[in-house]
Amino acid sequence: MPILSHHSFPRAILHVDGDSFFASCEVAKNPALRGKCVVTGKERGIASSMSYEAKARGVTRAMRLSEIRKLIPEVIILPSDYETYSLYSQRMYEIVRRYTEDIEEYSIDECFADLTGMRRPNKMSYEQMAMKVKHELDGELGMTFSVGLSVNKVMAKVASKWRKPSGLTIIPGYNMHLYLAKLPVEKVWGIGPQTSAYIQKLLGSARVGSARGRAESVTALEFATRDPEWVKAHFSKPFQEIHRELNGSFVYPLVVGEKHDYASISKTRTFTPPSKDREFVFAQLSKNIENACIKLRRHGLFTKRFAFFLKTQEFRYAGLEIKLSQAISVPQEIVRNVRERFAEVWRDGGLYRATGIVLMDLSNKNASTMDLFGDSLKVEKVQAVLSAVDAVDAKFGKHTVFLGSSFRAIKEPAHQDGGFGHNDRGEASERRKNLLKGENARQRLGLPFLGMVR
DNA sequence: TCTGGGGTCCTAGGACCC
DNA sequence: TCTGGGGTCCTAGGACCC
Repeated sequence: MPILSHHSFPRAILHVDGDSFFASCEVAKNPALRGKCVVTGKERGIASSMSYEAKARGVTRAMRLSEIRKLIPEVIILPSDYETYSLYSQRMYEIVRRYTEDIEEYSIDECFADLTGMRRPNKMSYEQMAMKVKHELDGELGMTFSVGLSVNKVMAKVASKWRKPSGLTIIPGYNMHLYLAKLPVEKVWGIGPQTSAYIQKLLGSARVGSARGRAESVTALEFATRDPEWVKAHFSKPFQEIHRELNGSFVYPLVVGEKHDYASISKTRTFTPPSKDREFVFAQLSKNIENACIKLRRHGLFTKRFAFFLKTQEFRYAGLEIKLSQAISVPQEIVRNVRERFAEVWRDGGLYRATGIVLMDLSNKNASTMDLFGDSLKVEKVQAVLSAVDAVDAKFGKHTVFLGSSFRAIKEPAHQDGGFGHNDRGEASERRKNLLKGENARQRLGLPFLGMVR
């Protein structure tokens, strides 16, 4: 008989989570900051991430920077630097990859790894792998990580969150109940405020008047130990799946490999101060469309349906959806469509704070393949120009060349934000390196792409 | 949580068809 | 004209995540 793995880890799933990741990257980048109260999010006016020193003195996520300055006069507040965070993120993945190829790059500061079957090749136990990963991450990146090891993704998340910062928590199958018994159900990954309130109503009410009192939160174990049929009767599919993972099943596979198959791509930007100026607001939207199309092209995708919206100062949304007969990736086409329908959304006298575009029905099929009437030549020409624009932007920075319709958003930025967002971490390092000098180049030669838009 | 940006998945319900 | 049942496709909106 072959020796079966002892059933404490039918699967061995690791979750790695950077502690206060953005602030920690800033400290790693500039060691003079170590031990100080560091907060990122300057461009937003609220805290995105804060060092544990700042946390200890009462700084919380989304706290206003003005409030933080009152609390800690010597605080160091920095704008987000996603390029740097991205580089640290890549280094994090690479270290974890030393132990398995089965890595899910879940977000800029988190990843999952499936260590199942790697004890022999790595010549060590799962516990040892978890310890070594953590040791190497902490030592080589100059910041701490919280690491969890368990039997599936939901439980690995429970483990990594168990002790922070710099925790290492291992939850074998036979110990799961000990942790879940101490965990409020709303702390479980995937159970948000709505669902936890609902669970509270279903399970918490049963013991109103009990010795434990009504303020007591339902635990993850109380939810986990309910009958699957009961869960099925009360909850939708995602929660039935979570329930199974809380019982030790492996339900959620790791999503390995680079992401190219987006269901949608969106770009939205808030500008301050808010504006009543129709041209300016339209230019903001045009710029978002350009940015969305840059991403679209980078992944070789085309869109057949998109929605644009304006957000008022009262946080109300007005927008509409446009469907095309052909899939496209050219920003001018989208801008033209949006321009035609913009009046339906715009209200004179309204005060707007943001615009946004969402590209949907993405595919890698080009419109020109469908074009029977000679327009394909034009399409090809436009695409050649866009490729050249992408090349120039790669060399000198984003928006070195831009649409005339975006002019006022780019040349009179009401509010300069911190560059590209969370999800652009997959950029080639070449492009990233060029970004810094690109900022200057844009000032020097920023050319509106006037000829391209009527 | 007085509110930034980018995503995913699921469900209910309507339209339409046989 | 009314009634029955079943299927697919699409969309809006909810809920959740980092």
